[in-house]
Amino acid sequence: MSAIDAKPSTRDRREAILQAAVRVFARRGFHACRVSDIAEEAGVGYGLVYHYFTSKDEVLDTLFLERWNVMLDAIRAADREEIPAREKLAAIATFIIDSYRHAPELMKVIIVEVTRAANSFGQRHIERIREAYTLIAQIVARAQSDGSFRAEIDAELAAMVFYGVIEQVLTGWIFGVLPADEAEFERAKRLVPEAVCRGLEAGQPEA
Amino acid sequence: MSAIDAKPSTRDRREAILQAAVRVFARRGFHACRVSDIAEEAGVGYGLVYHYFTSKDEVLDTLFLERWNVMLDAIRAADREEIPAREKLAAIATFIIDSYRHAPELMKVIIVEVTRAANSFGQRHIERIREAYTLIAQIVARAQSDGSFRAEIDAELAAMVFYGVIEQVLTGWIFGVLPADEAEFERAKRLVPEAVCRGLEAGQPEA
Amino acid sequence: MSAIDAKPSTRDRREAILQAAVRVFARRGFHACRVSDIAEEAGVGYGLVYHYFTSKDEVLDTLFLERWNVMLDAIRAADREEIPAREKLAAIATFIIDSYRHAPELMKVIIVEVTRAANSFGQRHIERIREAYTLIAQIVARAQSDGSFRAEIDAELAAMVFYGVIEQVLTGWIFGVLPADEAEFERAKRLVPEAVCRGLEAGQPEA
Amino acid sequence: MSAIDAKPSTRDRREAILQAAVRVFARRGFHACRVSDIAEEAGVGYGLVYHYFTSKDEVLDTLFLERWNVMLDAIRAADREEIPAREKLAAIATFIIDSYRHAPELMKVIIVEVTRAANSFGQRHIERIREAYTLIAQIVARAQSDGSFRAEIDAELAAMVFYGVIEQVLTGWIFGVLPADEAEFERAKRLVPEAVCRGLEAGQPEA
DNA sequence: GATGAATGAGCGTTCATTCAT
DNA sequence: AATGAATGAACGCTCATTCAT
Repeated sequence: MSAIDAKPSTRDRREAILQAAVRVFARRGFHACRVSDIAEEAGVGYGLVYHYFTSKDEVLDTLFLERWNVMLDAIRAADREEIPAREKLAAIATFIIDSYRHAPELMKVIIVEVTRAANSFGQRHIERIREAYTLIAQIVARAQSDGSFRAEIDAELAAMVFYGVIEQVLTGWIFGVLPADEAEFERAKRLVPEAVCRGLEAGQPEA
Repeated sequence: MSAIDAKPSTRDRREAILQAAVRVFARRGFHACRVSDIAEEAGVGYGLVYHYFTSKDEVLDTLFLERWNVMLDAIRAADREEIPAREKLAAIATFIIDSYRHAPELMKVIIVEVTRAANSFGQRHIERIREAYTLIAQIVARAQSDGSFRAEIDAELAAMVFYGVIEQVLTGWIFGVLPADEAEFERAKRLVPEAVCRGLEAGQPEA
Repeated sequence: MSAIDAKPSTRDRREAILQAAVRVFARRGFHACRVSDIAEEAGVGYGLVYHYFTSKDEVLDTLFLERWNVMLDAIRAADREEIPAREKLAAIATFIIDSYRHAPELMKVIIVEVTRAANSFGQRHIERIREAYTLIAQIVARAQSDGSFRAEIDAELAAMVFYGVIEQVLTGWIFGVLPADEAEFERAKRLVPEAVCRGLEAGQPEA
Repeated sequence: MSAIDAKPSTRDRREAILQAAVRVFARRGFHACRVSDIAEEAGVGYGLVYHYFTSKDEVLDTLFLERWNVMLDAIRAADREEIPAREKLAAIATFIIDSYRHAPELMKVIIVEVTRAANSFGQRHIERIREAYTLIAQIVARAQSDGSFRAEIDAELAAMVFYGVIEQVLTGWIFGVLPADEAEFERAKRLVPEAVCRGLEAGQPEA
């Protein structure tokens, strides 16, 4: 049996459903699509969705958690590097922006349906989401301790500033409010952390 | 008939429904509450909601548009002042934060149910929302022209940075991720525009 | 507007749904019929069923409880009479058999879908059902105290004997196992309590 | 291969599924349990259930029919004995009560899910169930012919009386309405047929 | 024999909206 | 203006059954 006409394995089918869900959720939104839309996109009967997941909600939960955990790992990895806080934040921004470059639909779903959906899935995953804020705040706090960031802006507030900027820029790309191409992604990777860090770093006299 | 037991006027009833909607939307979210919840909160029969509004959607639309237009006016007013861009942005931040101080439930509804609900009402009001971005971008663009802001960061991107920070901080207050009290509001009014502007202004050498 | 073409009142509609439910439940069984079958039988939209009842279950609950309470009252009334236990039991048997004569479909539903449906509604209403057993047992117990019934057969067991016979006879009529006509009803009213009481009464030597 | 780790034979597997079905049907009811619950209880894959049975229904049918035929045989055997009708009925009562003593779960399933489930399996097996009534009625009819039972109570009705009492008492035990222990079982074996027969036998003057 | 992935019919329920009063 | 009875589209989910391996 060649690779071409190989029957899909169980793992494939589950994955196919997840990928189909990404496309459908991105296209029409979580609430506006039916379970059967996901199944149809995946080319399977809708009962199979319930074979692999307990509910429509769990499909989105799975999508979010898998990706979010990767991001949390990336933040932790950046923090472990022996580099200045500015570079750590730049690495995080780069990771997130690259995530969007490589999987824009998945990132759209995560941001639109979870992270910014504060009354539904955002509420459900609030702890996981806060973990990201906290990790970023820790980077800021340590930079404040060593004097590279000024202490005036609370580390938690600073984390929200940093994360808020990134998410808003991604949202801008997602909805066509900002131009989105490779050059813009590269510019943003450089300028966003740079601008935010200028606001947070010590040394410059306050206007 | 005294003012006390006066029959409510038409205007009163409509307003009562809107205010009730703010409370129930803030409490349970737009999708999770029924038209009858709004009516009950307002103390009227639910059929009356359809006397004043064509649909449940229109109630939220009304809430959003009324408030958003006030904000657009405030941004335009700030822009008309003969003050540096930094002060214009500070005035805008102050306006938005004060709006939250005075009407946290309404601001929660606008942010959570419209501005960040990119797949539903955010989509519907995208033009109106962009107007705010554009007005802010114009302030930045003019500051770039007169040399007070550096040109490297695109004005549209800068507007997203500024707005993204404000919205994220408000979201932090709304969901208890950031401490919310008068002192924090005052600190944010000062620090947020200051930090953002340091990132945008000319003069500091890049680290 | 004449009585003929009068619009049905709210009370009528609710009652119409209940009566329709009796017919549909009796004909096809509770589980085998859909809510829309009830509505169709009642000539209303199925949404209206949910206007008056919280669920399909509640429709059956209502049917059962209304009728069962009437029966409990009848048992209590019989017990209050200053008559021998045998006559009290005869009065109860008469009441139940007459209930079947006058509303066979309702009695079928109550027996088949509740009283004998021990794993579903019977379980749910077990307390109410036991109340009937207990009331009957009290009649027996008092007859045992005054010596008219022999004490050897436990009053609770005796109540089950009495009730079991009645329900089985009704079930026989319901499913055509026993011939069901006016004459049979009258015979049963006389013979069933008579036979049961002979078994319970004192005085006859044991074979 | 020792007896301990012997591969289960086909016959074993089928039997294991039947026994597992008895337990889960008794525990949760036929409708509330899934085919996979039976399989899990039996420790086999649920596909195997369909290897031995054509449907979930057939599992219950099998359970019922196997046991019911044993009971019909017992009734016929009792009838063949050269003993008075009262003793025949006592033998039948003893057989049924002993069946419950030895296999309470199976008897619960047969009574709750078939015999009393008049709208589903009871309907399907009505002929088989009637056979029991008929055999009992024949015993009564013959006793009426020889004068030991009075003719006033129709033999079919008398059969329903007898069977109804037994089933109700078993139901009482099954659902905890009546105390169930060895002593009670013995008392019931003696008292139930005795009480019923006193009601049916000739000789006593009517009160 | 044995497994469990795959299917889809079927149904209860919610709730926005209409409209007669 | 005001009410709430009435409607029905829409959808998530369960689970018996099939069948390829």
